[in-house]
Amino acid sequence: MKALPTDPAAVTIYDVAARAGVGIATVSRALRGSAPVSDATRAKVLAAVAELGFRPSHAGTSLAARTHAANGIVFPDLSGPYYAEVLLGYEETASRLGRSVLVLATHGRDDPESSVRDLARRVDGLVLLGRTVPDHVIEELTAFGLPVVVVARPEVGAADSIRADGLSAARALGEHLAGHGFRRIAFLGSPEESPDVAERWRGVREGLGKHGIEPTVTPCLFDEASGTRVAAALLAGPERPDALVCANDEIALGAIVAAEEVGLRVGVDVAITGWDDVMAARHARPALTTVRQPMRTLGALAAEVLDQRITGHRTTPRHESLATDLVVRDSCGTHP
Amino acid sequence: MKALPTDPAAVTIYDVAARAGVGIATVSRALRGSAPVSDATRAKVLAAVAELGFRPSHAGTSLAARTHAANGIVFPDLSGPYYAEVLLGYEETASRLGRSVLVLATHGRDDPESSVRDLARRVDGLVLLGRTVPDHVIEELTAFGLPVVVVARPEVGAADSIRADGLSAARALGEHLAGHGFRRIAFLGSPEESPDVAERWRGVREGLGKHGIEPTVTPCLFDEASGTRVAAALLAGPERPDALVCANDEIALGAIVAAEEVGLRVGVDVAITGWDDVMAARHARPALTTVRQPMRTLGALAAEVLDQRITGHRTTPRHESLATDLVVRDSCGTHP
DNA sequence: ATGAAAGCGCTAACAA
DNA sequence: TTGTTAGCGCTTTCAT
Repeated sequence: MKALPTDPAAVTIYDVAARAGVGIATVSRALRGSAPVSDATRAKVLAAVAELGFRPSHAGTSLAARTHAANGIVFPDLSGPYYAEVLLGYEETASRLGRSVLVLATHGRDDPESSVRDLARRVDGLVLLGRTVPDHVIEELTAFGLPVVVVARPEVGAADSIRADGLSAARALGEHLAGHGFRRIAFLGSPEESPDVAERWRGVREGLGKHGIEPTVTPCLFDEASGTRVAAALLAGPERPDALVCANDEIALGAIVAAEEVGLRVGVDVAITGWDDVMAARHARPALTTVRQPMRTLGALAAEVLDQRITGHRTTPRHESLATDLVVRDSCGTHP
Repeated sequence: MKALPTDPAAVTIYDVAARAGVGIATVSRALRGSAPVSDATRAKVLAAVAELGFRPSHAGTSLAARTHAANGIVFPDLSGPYYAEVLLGYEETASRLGRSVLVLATHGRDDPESSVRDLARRVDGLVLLGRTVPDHVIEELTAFGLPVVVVARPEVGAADSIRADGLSAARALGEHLAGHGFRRIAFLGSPEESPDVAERWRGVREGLGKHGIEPTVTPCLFDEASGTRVAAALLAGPERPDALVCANDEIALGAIVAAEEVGLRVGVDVAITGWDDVMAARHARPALTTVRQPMRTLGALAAEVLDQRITGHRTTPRHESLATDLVVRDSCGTHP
């Protein structure tokens, strides 16, 4: 069946050229502004484009111009409020810069490396969040000239990097707890599994160290159920901690549940803190003391930094660290 | 500069063919399985592919095969936990089906229609969430043969549709409140602005109607600040409502704040309910009575339904409605 | 300023 | 079973 002439997908640059009575090269020039075109000709071309409802084929453009007009972003996982905010900032800025956004979540995927490599073939640049692929893959990608920005992950190869500075907030949190008289501090999280957590753990330890306190660390996954389980074990143990410093808000919210179950008053009998300031942190009772990260800005900045590389406006690596804020609420209320 | 032979982006099907000592068509056949190839030849080709690190150019494939191997998804907005979950389910299923995912957020965009039309040129199918573009755009898109699935939006044109059935849950909610003795019910939300809200409003009214109760409705935006503001006005008014039925959880959480500010006990002096069951609903105190939607399933189903159309496995429209669950918690606790 | 024509990397007839 | 070749729709020299 022949496509209807009104089907925009069937209108090619040849149709426009014929209609305007010019060559296809002129249509291309008039549309992209890549070379001078007389005003009269341009007007004819634009008229034809409008009449025919012409929109350039993306594949054709991409093949000829060797560009994709698209950015990728790779998440370890898409659940939770954290990543949605990053994506929001990223998409907003990327599309303002004229680039489409392809998303990929590696979580639960059989072969993340291959997926990322495939994605790399259809974008002009890539943003990688956290621990999504091994370093050598990133080095490979950048070595072949693909612009890559890593977010919330240590610098690697020639890739740009953007992170939230958790160290100072973690130190402040440690000092705050020590200043309020908490002494037996337990950190819930797995520093060896994530550089982010490692940084938080280090900062908290340093902050407490100034007051001569040595916290303990207990491995914990990044979810509520794990938080409840680990906290319950800790609170039932021999040396009951008087403060639980959790690697993120989900763990902390789970810990609150555990504390309530054994009849402890959060903020009075035991302090509990989180990290991220998700919506639930504000609405929990007692409200959760936590650390706010500029997630949307993180995403937006990633899009900007990537664009500079893609357009060639910058060739030297850029490494940014954004400030975070300690948000003190009731869950770490004064010690009895 | 000549690209290094090790740069995978520079390896074409010609290089592979030369290396394997076969024609490019044979390489294509061996890789796609589109036609029989002898085992010996296939082995040679695969060896060459591995040695050269060949990966087909997406643009080339796309242009020649007239396919994109990509799906689009258009959100009104990406903030809030709701959309992240839908996207998660969508991405997971789409990529399992071998399709990349392009995201577009129309919120705060100057020209959503044009953005969606552009997106439509680089995907094989599109999922549209809620009120992102006018009906006529969808009709146009489907008329030209582009598979479209609308989610959380009334059926339109030839597009498939997927929704969560809010009506029965809303009725149940209305009956539940009436059964617990609440009489002066205020609905917070704007039915005329969203079909979803209209459905919830209708269901609540029907549920209450069975008990001879006529609720009021007050327009309200979908965010916490608006919820607080509108609820504060309502609670300070002459005929103070004894139950606030909110169009979503954000509004409800904002309303809880307003109630606390004027010294009302939520769940005792005033019932408050939400919609969506976001994480914060569970952790709020009192915990929020709300309605849970299968958001992840919504996204996954959208990907599946879309794929059926794209692959041509189905040509007749499909309209799905997923069940929702009323989740009763303490915020609507028994009336005094 | 403009047109003709040569690719971009791939798929799919068409031959052999 | 395989190779040859003609496009797919566009950008970009190269002439004019």
